[in-house]
Amino acid sequence: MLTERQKRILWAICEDYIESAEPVGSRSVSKKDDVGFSAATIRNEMADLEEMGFLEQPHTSAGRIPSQQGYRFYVDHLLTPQIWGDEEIHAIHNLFQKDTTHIEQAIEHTSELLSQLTNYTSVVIGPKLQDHRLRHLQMIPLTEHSAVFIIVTDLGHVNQQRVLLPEGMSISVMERLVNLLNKRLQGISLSKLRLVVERDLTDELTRYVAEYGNMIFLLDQMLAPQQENRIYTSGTTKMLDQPEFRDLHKMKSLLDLLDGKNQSIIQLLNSSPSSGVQVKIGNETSIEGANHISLIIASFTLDSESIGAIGVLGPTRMEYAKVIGLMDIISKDISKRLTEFYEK
Amino acid sequence: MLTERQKRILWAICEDYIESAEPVGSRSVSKKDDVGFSAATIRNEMADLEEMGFLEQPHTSAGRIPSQQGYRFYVDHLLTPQIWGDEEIHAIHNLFQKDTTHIEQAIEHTSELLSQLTNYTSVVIGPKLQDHRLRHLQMIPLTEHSAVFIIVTDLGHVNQQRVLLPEGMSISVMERLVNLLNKRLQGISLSKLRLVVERDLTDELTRYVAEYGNMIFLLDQMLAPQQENRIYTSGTTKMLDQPEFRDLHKMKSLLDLLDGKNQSIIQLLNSSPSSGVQVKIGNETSIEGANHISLIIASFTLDSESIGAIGVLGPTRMEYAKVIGLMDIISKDISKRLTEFYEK
DNA sequence: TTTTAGCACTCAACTAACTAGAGTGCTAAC
DNA sequence: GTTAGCACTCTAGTTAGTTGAGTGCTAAAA
Repeated sequence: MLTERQKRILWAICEDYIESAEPVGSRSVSKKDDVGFSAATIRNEMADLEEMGFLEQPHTSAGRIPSQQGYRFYVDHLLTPQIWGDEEIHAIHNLFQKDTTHIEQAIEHTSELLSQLTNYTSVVIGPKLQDHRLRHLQMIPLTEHSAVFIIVTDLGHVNQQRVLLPEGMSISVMERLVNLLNKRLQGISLSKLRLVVERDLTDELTRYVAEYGNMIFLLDQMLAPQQENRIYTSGTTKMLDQPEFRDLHKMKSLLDLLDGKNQSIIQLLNSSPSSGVQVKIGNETSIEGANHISLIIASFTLDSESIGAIGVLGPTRMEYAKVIGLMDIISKDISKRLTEFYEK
Repeated sequence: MLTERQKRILWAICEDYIESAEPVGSRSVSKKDDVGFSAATIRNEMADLEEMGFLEQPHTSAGRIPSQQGYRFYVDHLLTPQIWGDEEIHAIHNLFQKDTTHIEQAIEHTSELLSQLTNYTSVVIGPKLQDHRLRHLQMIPLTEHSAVFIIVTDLGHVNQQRVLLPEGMSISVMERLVNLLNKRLQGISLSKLRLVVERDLTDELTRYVAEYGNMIFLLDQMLAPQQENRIYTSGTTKMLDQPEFRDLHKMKSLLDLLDGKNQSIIQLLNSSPSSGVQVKIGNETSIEGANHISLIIASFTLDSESIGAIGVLGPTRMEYAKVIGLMDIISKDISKRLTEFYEK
């Protein structure tokens, strides 16, 4: 266990390094108001802290920087989340404006605001379509051979699907099919639609529609796996301002990470606990080669069920106190607004 | 006008520089098979070409590199577009697979393929929703106070709009309203919907709906300006491989350009002529600070009307011959497939 | 026993001087 | 008109030297 003095020193080093990005020497620690000891004393303590794994030395004659373990301790026990002012809270309240008609829009704004206020890269993942429940099905013929098939969910999301019509199936038969599905599939989550049809409705359907093959052909198209939930990124270039990403190679792997194809960030966001702010430091993110990256995540909820997450990506040397404070406010506020939005 | 020999020299310098990214000296030009003159002769010609503005010298004792004007001449008169092999053409044909249900999907794949085959960053802009024509309107109540309003267009695109229902307006009235709009607005382009309602339907509508204020409130929400057409970017990180973007500052402004908020690329894509491949070099892009960037664009069409564009972004020193050849094939192929797709 | 002052030592980062080499422009010969 | 030869220019890379921030250790002070 660390002594009070060691904690204070570790805290001072973290704060200093986070601000300056330069290894912190014993002298500058001892000059801090809160730490009333000489540089020599600090040096001894620093040597101990290094031995315990909380600090690192880039090279012999440099100052110390916090190790991953050091940041962990700082985040868990030493920092006090920043309290944000009225102005920022006001901006957050405005995310859901009166005329917000798509949640996607609000989510995108959230991402932008998050990046703007923190000066880091933000990542936001929206409600998972698969978990929505079916509200309404509709088929709208387009040409002789194609139609648009629309799925409206309980949360007001609309999913479109273009389908090819099987040869020789009359419009009226298809309409009957859709009507039946509409009656029987109400309230089923989208991910289970296909399953329920297969399990419970096959008999009934074959009674309506003679050509079984054609019907399956149509159903498969209509209820095809919906697109994955989109990820919103903002402020990608902010990373370039961080001295640790001056290196082109690191920069490139970071950009690749954000390029969308990579699923690891999405997985991390999806795995965030439904309440509170979670901090993943360095390889805790379990992203390969992400030793210099930290990710701070928080969920937002609807009826206390987690339906999405916001995240801020920065160097391990990021301003945890500031970001954690902000994420706490934002995630709670979004949850509140979402509930209002859907209750209206 | 340039002599044949000068053209051959300019050509050689362009090809060499595009491949090596190093200023080209007189010796390496004279060693090329096609150019049978000594280094000294080449030097004289190079001095002339520089005076005419086709070449530049980074510093006194370096070789020459093509100027913007030089590239322009190279693109317009010297290069021969690369003929692509069966393998690539096959990949292009596969962009529209049998199970393609969203055009967006095909567009995204196009963008990815373009970037993969060229090793540059690709930008693709899809059909402008505003130009689609109305096919079908539908209103689906969600809660007591809100509904989802769906617009289906002639190209099978579905647009959703969440609307707040005005207090005290009965569902049946609203249904009548929607029915009327459905009859009267068929075939009108989305951008003109609101206008047409105001101009031609106000009288008729007031006869149906007593509360004029509430109706306007509803209409404004339903026919609100649709979202801008999305831009698809692929291979952003490919730019990092180009030596001219080693510089962090240039890199940052480039990434900001691609970040989506910036409209200049969209404008350029929208302004591309409906047939043929167009090359914008350096400040011809009229993007501020884009002296080292070139953009190659081509439209794709539906019924010989331009409905979108593909673009490849690279350094001015990009492989024009390769990219131009590819874009020509792809844009034509997409147009063909799109027509097939919508005729089905 | 704990803390501090002093001092020798280390090492990255910067600077200046030097070198190598690629390429030029000019001149004179072919 | 073309080419060989040569002096000149300028960048990039290397080496050696200097500076300064910071450390670890020791011995004295509290």
